[in-house]
Amino acid sequence: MTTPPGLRERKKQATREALREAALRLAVERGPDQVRVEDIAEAAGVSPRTYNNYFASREQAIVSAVTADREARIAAAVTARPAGVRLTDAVTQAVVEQYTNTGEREQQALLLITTRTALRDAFLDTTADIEPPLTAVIAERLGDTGAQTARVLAASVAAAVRIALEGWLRAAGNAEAAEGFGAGGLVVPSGSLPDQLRAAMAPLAPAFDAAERSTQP
Amino acid sequence: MTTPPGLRERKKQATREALREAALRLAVERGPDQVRVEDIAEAAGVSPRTYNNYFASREQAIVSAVTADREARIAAAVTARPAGVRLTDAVTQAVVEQYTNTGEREQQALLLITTRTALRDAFLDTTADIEPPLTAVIAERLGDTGAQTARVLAASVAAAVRIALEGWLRAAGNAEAAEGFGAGGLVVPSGSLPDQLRAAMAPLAPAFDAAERSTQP
DNA sequence: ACGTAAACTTGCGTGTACGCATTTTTCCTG
DNA sequence: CAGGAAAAATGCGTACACGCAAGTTTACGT
Repeated sequence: MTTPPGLRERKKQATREALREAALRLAVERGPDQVRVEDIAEAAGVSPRTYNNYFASREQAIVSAVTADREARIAAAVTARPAGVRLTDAVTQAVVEQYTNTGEREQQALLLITTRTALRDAFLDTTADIEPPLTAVIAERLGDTGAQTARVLAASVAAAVRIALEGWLRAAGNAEAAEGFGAGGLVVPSGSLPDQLRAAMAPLAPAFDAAERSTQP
Repeated sequence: MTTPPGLRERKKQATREALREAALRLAVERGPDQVRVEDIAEAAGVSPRTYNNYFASREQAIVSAVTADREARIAAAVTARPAGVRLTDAVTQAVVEQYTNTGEREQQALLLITTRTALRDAFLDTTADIEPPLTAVIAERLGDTGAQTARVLAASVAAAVRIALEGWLRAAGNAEAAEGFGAGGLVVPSGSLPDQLRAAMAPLAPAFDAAERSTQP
């Protein structure tokens, strides 16, 4: 199915990885605001023009060092679940798993991201990337008649994940708001990231169940 | 509740409207690619710097001439439905209504938008704008305990609308694909805009019903 | 009515985004 | 193993995005 990637593709990925690496390292070293595209390009050994062939903005390179190939991993995690589990659970578990199994280095980068609005926005934008692969795996479970449904559900998941991350970033950003109110805690979860993700996914469960039911009566 | 808007606010809206108008007119006159921000600003009687205080990109001004205050109209249309109807139906009807009740001028602008990828993207991006007002009206119907659910549902609606518009734009863009296949029509609706919107909203109905049910047993 | 604070506009400077044309590298086929 | 096609990198030029520091207008309290 997949021919071993040629030198062309490997070099491309190497360049992308070098840009990621350079962007994150420089951002950590001197602070996110003291890094220009020109610096990143130079550190990665390419021209600034080439940088923009890989990343559309300065922030994307930094953020992509954290997100890497999260989309593919989420899709793989969904298909890895046994066929018996509810689709809703499979997707939720896969999302939680891939957003929390984070390494040392990624944790540090996340902390950096929370400090700048532009970086937070770029990070939140990456949630949209999970939509295409999710659409594919959901469509596979729903059969060909549910293609449109799969697209809508995948997009809804991406939206739910974004909302969860927003809430989590907000809580992480200003930790003083945690004690601001007294008993309003019922409204907003504001808990850990896995909790936020599960809470955001929950409202979509009935839609998943209905879609799954309509294919296997 | 609302104090009559002062001179300040009225002038602001006038400037915004002038920029919209100028952007659309110039785009129609000379073609979308032959219009620079400087031209739009000049035609509207402001500096280019001021233009960017209102619109973040060149395309936004053109697109906003079509979308205007669609977000507010959709939210109002939802609350205008009698309290008896299902929330899902209220939202769907409101969305369909506001995206199809289009005037002469807007129709022409839409045609223009379909001709350029950058404009189509900017147009699709505007679907995200309906999310905050939709969140508010849905939250009102669900009560205070469903705040998070309201956010997820509103975001899902925005995503569904975006998918519907993508499908419609694709169909409108290359009309030759309509006869490309024979009986594959079961998979992709590819019909009129109202049909696309209703089809995209349908998978979310169970989620809306469940949310509504959990508040009024 | 006046003065002050807040909001808006503007000019300027820097950094980024991207189209186009050219050069370099990789790939494939005879 | 050539040699040409395809893809990528690069240089260059232009236009856009935006922070900052004025200057200008509106709003509001005394």
